[in-house]
Amino acid sequence: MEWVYISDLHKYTGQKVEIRGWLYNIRSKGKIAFLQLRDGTGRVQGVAVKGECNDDAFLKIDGLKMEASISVTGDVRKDSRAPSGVELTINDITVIQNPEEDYPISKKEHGIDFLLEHRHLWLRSSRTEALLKIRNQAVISLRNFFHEKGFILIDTPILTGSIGESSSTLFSVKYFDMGNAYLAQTGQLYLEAACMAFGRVFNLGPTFRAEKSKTRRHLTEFWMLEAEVSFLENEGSMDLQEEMICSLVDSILSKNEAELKVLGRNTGPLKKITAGFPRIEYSEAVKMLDKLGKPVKWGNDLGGDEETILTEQFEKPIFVTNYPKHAKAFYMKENPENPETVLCADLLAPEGYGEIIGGSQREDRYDELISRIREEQLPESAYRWYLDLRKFGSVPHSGFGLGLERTITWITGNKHVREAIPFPRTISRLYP
RNA sequence: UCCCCUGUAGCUCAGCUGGUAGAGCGGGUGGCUGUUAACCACUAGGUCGGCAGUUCGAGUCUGUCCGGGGGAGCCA
Repeated sequence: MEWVYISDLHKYTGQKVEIRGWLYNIRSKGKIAFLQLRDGTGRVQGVAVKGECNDDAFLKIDGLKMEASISVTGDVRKDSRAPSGVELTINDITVIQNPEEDYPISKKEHGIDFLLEHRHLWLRSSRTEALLKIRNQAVISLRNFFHEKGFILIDTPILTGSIGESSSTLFSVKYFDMGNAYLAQTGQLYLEAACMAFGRVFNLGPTFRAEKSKTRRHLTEFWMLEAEVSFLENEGSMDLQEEMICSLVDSILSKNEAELKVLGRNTGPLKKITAGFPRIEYSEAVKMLDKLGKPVKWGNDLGGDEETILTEQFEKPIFVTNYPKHAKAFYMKENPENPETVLCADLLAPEGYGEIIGGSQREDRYDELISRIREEQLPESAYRWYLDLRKFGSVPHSGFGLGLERTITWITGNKHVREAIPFPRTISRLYP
């Protein structure tokens, strides 16, 4: 008997096969029982009819608990009543392990605390499966995008000295007899070093922020895709980001139709994500917000509410550029046309999802950079190597970081970033 | 750190101006040959987050502590 995956079942209609998987629901009508099976590749209904199915097997069905692991043999059959188009007429059932306890996750709704406490089991649900399969595709798509363009993957360290964006809080760990090391909150500075060696580089890895943020947009551990390109100015960086986002959305739309359907995502807005994202200067955005009845004092950063109002004016993601210098990180290059601002761009996703990318042209002049480091009272010695990059063949360069979970949350139309990562880490959760 | 919401059965929740607890799902038993979160009948299951207070009487009001959620700040 050939063991096949559920996703391949349609190739075996009219044949007898074996399926190995888990029982996620049973509906029994006495002399006929419907077994809902999943194996990670898909879901299918097995139909066991008394008399047609092996008698011993039919008797076993009654004792099966939710999420029992079983192997089932039967005939693959086309059936218009089945959501996937095929069903399995069951001949025999082998029980691999039948739970003694009731499965904690029921078919009805659960609260988020309960679900997160059972994340190790929640992974099995169809929603989580869809979300994480989209995440998988997103990572493949992003990596392909950069590889096809000739970017070099540079994995940046996770254990670092005290370096990064000073404003955020760092997680610290004891590092032998060298005092504290910190979990990276960005790989950017290392990518800047790498782009002076390789020209165009990127990374994709975990980053850590010990911010006490409790919102639908924050995790303490999240994955970020960062890219850094030498001889690229801010405008060119936005071109690159735009192309990347369009390619990403395209790939999800074409490869994950089934998953988007499971999630109930209206794909209409996603289909409008094509090149030509509006680029709005910060000062212009402040004027727009004034007209829209949400005045912001020039110089203040834009908050979540402001971002939402701005994005609602457009169907595509928008870049908000050239923020006031003091609202942004020390490494951003001063805008030669207005020294009060820096050459940067945040990409705000539509439909109220807000910031998914933060990017900028980097300060490439030694004197300017060191004075910014001193202004911010950063530990100068930790930045010695970073300053070296401005001493030995400094060139204009730009880069950006894309929040993977935020991007997936937007594309899937989900409400919270914590479902876009297999095991979310939040301010109040380290288990499972 | 601050603001708002919340904690009642295994789960999701209801419980009005205070009068000592209820539903659906899940569990158990029985029924059903096409179910799609199946359905029908019966059934078991609770120190109402902890502590203190007001009151004849507290799930309900007050204080406090603890847990959880959302948001601000900060950021992707």
